[in-house]
Amino acid sequence: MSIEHDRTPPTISEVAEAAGVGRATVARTLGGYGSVSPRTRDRILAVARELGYRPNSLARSMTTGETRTLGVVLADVGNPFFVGVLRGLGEAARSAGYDVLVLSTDEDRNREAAAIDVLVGKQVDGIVLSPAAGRSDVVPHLDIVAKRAIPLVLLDRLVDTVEADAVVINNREASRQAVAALIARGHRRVGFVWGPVTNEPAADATDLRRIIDHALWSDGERLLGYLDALEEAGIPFDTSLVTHVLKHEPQATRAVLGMLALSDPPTAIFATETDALTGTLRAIRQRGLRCPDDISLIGFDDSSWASVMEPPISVVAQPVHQLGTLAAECLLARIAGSDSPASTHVLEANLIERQSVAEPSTLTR
Amino acid sequence: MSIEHDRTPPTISEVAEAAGVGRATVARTLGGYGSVSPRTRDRILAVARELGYRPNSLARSMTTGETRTLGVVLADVGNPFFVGVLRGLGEAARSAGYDVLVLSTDEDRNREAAAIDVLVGKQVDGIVLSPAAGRSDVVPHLDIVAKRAIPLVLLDRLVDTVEADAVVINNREASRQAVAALIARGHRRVGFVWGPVTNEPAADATDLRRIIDHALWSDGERLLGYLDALEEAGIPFDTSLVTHVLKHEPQATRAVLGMLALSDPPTAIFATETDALTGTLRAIRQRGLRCPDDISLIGFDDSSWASVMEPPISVVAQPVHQLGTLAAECLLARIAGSDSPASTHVLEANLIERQSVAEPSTLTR
DNA sequence: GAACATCTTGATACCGGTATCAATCGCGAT
DNA sequence: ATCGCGATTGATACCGGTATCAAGATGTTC
Repeated sequence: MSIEHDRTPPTISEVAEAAGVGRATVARTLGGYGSVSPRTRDRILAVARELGYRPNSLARSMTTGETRTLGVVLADVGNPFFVGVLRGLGEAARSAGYDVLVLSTDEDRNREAAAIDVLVGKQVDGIVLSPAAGRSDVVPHLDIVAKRAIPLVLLDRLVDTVEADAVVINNREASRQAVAALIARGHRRVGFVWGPVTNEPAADATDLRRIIDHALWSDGERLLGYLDALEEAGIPFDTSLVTHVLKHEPQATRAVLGMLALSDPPTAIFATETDALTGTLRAIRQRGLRCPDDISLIGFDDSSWASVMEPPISVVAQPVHQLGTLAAECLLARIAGSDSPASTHVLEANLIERQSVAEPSTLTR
Repeated sequence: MSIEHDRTPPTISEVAEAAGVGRATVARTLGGYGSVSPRTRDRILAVARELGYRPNSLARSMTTGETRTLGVVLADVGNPFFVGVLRGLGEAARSAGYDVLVLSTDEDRNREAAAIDVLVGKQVDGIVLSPAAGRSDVVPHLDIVAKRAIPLVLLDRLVDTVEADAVVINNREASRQAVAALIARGHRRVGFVWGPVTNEPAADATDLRRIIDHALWSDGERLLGYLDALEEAGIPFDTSLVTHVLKHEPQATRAVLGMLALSDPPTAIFATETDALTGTLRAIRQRGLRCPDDISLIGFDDSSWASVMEPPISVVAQPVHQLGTLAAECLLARIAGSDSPASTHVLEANLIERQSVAEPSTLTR
């Protein structure tokens, strides 16, 4: 007996006919609503199984108006941070009976707009978005989301012009703590890898404000936290210790190499992202420096490899899983009809101190 | 003017009415098919824009029967390998005008079955699957896919009982090469971290066959490659040098710790997955061993951090991106109607030699 | 000016479900 | 036997698009 290739899958009507009952009865049985006598129910079930009936969720969504699907637009699926968030989000969604439709923008606005378009077209019940937009940017492609009152949760990044629930990390405080930890060990020249991206670095501290306004919220906050720590310690801000280039690993290496070539180089570096950390490590290695003897280091986002490095690297660990579940719960609550005013949930990150931080060596000063 | 919350989005009918034309004319204009006079076309476009019309892809798919969506079922979204594949796959799909719907099973058969169910229900045009099944297992939840003749491409893992296109790595050869490289340096005791998972390790080499049959194809192949290399060199197989436990990092550490405690411990280790590598590194570190002086190491899957480790770690690099694009192309060809017999595409992996391999130290022998 | 080809248009069936509602059935009470 | 009531059932409209096809408008040719 060869496999039966049946290009036209059985529908409710066919099941109904085969079972000798009306369509509505089959729908009630298979859909599990209304009431059906046990006898016919069993017969229908048997016929349905035999025919290999599967519900067509498109058709169902068509009439019910709900797809039981959450749209998730991530800035970068390649980033372990977002992958971690996605896991948490997926778990929470699944246990609530929702599917998740994930799209990645790679930080590209056009792709973000396209992604929103797809999700709206597919009639998702709600959207989680980590926007590729500066904190004070306007995001026109979200107008349609607002207009249709599609529940929306901002993830990891705030945008002033968008009124929606949000789930973020207290980046400023996390950053401040990390830098303060470095300063507490005696460092006064702390490099900061990944400031807000810009073509022309800030001339001075006040000029930073302008840059921060147009940068990703998270980047801006981390830089502000850095400034907070400097200010607390009375250390003047030095533009040349902050990178403002494109965020790819090689650029981090280049930037750190530049810092290390300064006449008054940093004795410690705070790398605020995974790529920044590996890029920084590469630069340190290229210069033949030893961590933490020659230079101290703190990274962002914990990972298995960071803890098995030699030395194990101190990092700011974000509660990625919780961020994801919280975003899902938040969105599901909206979908369920909650109409409380938009609120922002702030989670705290956690500095994990390992062995990549030491006192600055007197030699390199 | 406050934002208009319009819970009932404009439909083609509404646009038609507002523009004073028939529905079909609007459909033709917006759908970009058939012919419409320029004048009415412009009017309709203007009205549609003003009303904020967006096509409902569900409704469209309903009649056309195609969703322009590819379903992807991954064994583990947390694994960088699959993330890399996904990127390639997504790019290829997008450039062909397809969306991608990703689900992760975390190697759980039930979740895999559920995932397939979701994709079939959502009427995806084709499915890419990295099955959580042993090479000789039967996978009943794929019956429906076969029956409906939904194009299917197996990713990274073959299953004997499933007749479908497949895109995989030549794991056996990649593994053989890596182990041979170790042997060429003089190692005769090579630890293998992540053999096929089983409760009771193989008693002898022939018993392995049974285990391999029920394990993931890729795991089995890698083990076979290991055996190939041993045989080439005339080195007898030693069960105690192969781990067969659950694949979580802590288990790798435990297993390697066990190997190192052997009276005749390995002088080199081949870690066939990212988690296996970090777990192994942790064990090495715990024992206070130095790599490559005390023990040599080769990992699987390249990553930025592996190359900035001290020492930089040699790895077998898989062409992840290409694997993804190839899977997509393969699937899209089927969707386009290709009816050539199912074929398996085999890609070669590439051993990247860095500095984690050296001659075995005479001390540890 | 008539005949004919072509372009444009709208009415309508359909996709596969769900929801509503009225009709029918079964059964106990009067 | 009649009635009432809840349980069961089926007919049908509907969701928002697409596809088909016939009708009407326009234009071309002789």
